[in-house]
Amino acid sequence: MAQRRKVGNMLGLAVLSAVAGRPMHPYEMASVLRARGKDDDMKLKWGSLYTVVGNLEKHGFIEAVESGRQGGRPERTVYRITDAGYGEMADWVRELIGVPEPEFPRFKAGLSVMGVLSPDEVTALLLERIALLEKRVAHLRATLAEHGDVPRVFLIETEYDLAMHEAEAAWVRAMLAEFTDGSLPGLAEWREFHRTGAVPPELADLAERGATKD
Amino acid sequence: MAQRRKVGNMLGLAVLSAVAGRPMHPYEMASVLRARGKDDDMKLKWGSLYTVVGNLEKHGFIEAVESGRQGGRPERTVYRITDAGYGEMADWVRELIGVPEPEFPRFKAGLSVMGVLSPDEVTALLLERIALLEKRVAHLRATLAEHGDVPRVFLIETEYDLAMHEAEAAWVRAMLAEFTDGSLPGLAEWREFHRTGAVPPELADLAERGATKD
DNA sequence: CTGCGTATATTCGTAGACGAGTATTCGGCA
DNA sequence: TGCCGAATACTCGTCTACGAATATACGCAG
Repeated sequence: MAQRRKVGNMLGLAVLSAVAGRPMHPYEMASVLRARGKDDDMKLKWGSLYTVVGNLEKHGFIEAVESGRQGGRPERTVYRITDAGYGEMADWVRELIGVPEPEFPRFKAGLSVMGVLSPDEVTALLLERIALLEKRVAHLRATLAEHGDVPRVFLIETEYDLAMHEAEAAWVRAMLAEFTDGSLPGLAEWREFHRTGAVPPELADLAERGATKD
Repeated sequence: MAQRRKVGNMLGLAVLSAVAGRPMHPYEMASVLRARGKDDDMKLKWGSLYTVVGNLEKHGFIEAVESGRQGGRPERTVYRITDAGYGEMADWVRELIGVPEPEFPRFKAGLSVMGVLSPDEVTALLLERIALLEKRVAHLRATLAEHGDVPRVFLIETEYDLAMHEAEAAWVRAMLAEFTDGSLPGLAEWREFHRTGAVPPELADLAERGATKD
C-alpha cells in the first residue's frame, strides 16, 4: 500500500516534537503537549497515544531508553528520539509548511449544500455564525494579549488562526450583505426553487449535468 | 456511545443531497456527485460509498424503492430519501453553516512546530508555499470565470475557498516580510536555539512549562 | 488513620473507513 | 465477428483510530 507517512496520525508529529526536547514516557508526553496547548493546533486524541507511540517505535523513530518503576507507580517506558525520527519530523514539518494541501473545512461543505435550506434560513444561520466567529476572534486576541511577554514568533500559529478567523468573518459579513439586500445573482431562482420544489428552467441542465467545476 | 450523528461521514451528507433530487442507485450517486464536483467541497472516499449507503438505510434516512436489473448489468438497488433523511440533511447543513467548529488545517500544525527547522529554511518554505497558493488562487479564479453564466450563489463555496486562499496568501506574505527584514520578535532567540541546540535562558521556563494558551 | 477524590498511567474492543480487488457489459475498431 | 480497453457496479478484508474501562498511588479532610 506504501502510504505517504509510516505514521500518519498528527499525534505522531506532536509526540516527536515532545521527545525531541528530552526523553519521556508516554503519559508525560501527553502532559507536556497538553500544557503547551498543542491540542489547539492539531487534532489530538489521547486515546491514540499508546498506539501511536508503539508505531513510532516500530518504525525506528523513537526508542526505549529505560523501563523501570519509580515510586510505586506502574511500570513506565521512557522513549528517546532517534536520528531517523528527527529526520522524519523535520521532513514532515517541511511538507506541512511548504506544500498547501486541499482542505475541507466543514463550512465549505455546508455552503456547497446550502441549497436545501431556504435563503431566509441561511441568512439567519450566517448571522449566528458571525456572532460565534466574533467570540472566537475575541478569545484569540485575548490569548495573544495575555502573552504579551512572549515573542510573537512563538505564537505564530495563533496569529495565523486569528487572521483566518477574521478573514472568514469578513467574507461572511460581505456575503450576508448581498443576501440581505438581494443583490446576489441567483437568489430569486433559489427562493423560487425552495417555494415550489421545482428547479427553475434556466438551471435545469445545470442541476442535471451538474456544475462541473473543472 | 451516542455519537453526534448516526452517520458521521460527510459522504453521507453528499449522498443525501444527491438522492434528495431524485431516487438513484449507489453508483449513480457517485457519478452525480463527481460530476457536480462535490469532491472538491468535501473529503469523499468512494471506497466508503456502499458502507455509508448501507448505514443511511439502516438508520432510515433512505430506503430502497426498486431492486432489479436493467439491461444485462448487475443488480442495482435504487434508493429514495425519506422524511427523516430530509430532516437529518437539513439539520446537518444548519449545523455546518451556523456553528463554526475548531478546525485543524495542516499549515497551522506545521507552524506550531516550525521551531524544529531553522528560520532560513522556514523562509524558503514560506516562499514555496506562496507560489503554490498563487497557483491555486489562479485556478479558482479561472473556475469562477469559466462559469460566468452560472449565478454566483451556486458557486458560493468556490468563492469562499478563493477568499480563504487569498487571505492565507496575504498573511504568509506579511509574515514572510517580517522574517526577511528580521523585524519579527523572537527571531534572534530562535536562530540562536537552532545554532547551539540550547534554549535561550529567557525562554527556558516557557519551553519547560509550555506556553499555556488559555 | 482511613476514606475518597484526583492525578497518574495504560489496555482493550470495536466501529467504521477505505484501498484494492473482482466481475460484467459495452463500444469501437481491426 | 472477435478482441480489448474503458466504464459500470459492487465486495471484502485490513487496519487503525479512539472511547471507554481499568488500576494504582497520592494528598488531604475529617
